[in-house]
Amino acid sequence: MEWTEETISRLKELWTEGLSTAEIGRRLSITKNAVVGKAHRLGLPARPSPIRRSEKKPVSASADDSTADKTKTAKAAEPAATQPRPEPKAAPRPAAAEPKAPKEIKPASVAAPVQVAAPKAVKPEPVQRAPVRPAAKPALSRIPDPDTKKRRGPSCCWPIGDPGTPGFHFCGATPLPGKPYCGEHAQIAYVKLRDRRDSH
DNA sequence: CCCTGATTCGC
DNA sequence: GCGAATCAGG
Repeated sequence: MEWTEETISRLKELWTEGLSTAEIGRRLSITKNAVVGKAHRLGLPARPSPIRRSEKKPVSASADDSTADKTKTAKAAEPAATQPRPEPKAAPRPAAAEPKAPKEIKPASVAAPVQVAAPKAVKPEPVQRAPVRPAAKPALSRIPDPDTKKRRGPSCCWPIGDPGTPGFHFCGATPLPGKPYCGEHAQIAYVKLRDRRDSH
């Protein structure tokens, strides 16, 4: 399989649309293994996986060395923090052809909904994050930095425009470390649960 | 069994 | 880097 810029681009699109790996594979005429393998290598955001493969491996028989004392060195590094798992509830079905367009959301840049209310933090909730489906609409109101096109390497996967339409593309800005989105779009993508209570 | 995605490892 | 084989959960 020759991964050209174009095929990679298509993979990204389909991936961010929330299609299953198998479905993406069908569309690109490759196997799901190829899809997930490439996606992994590209550093695309992981999908909600049904499994959590045991991080333990068949321990090497040579159990010795002086590694017997280390009791969890750096742990709690991640304060139960962010789990940017968008919920592609829409159309993970193999048979489903086109996934539904994500619900329109208000970008923080225009609505500023991300405001912690009163400091009545009787129970300081963990940094729970509620992933929000990247919506195409809000992105339309933003113009990506012109100079982002020159950069190489990791790029913000935030979809600009409606997937499948001619003008569709990705933000392309430099993402935050370990995040699929750039700073601006990460703000939109990751909304605190507290601040979503207006939606019910 | 079907599906899913993740990781491993020979190439 | 690639992806089939394999793993693992639903």
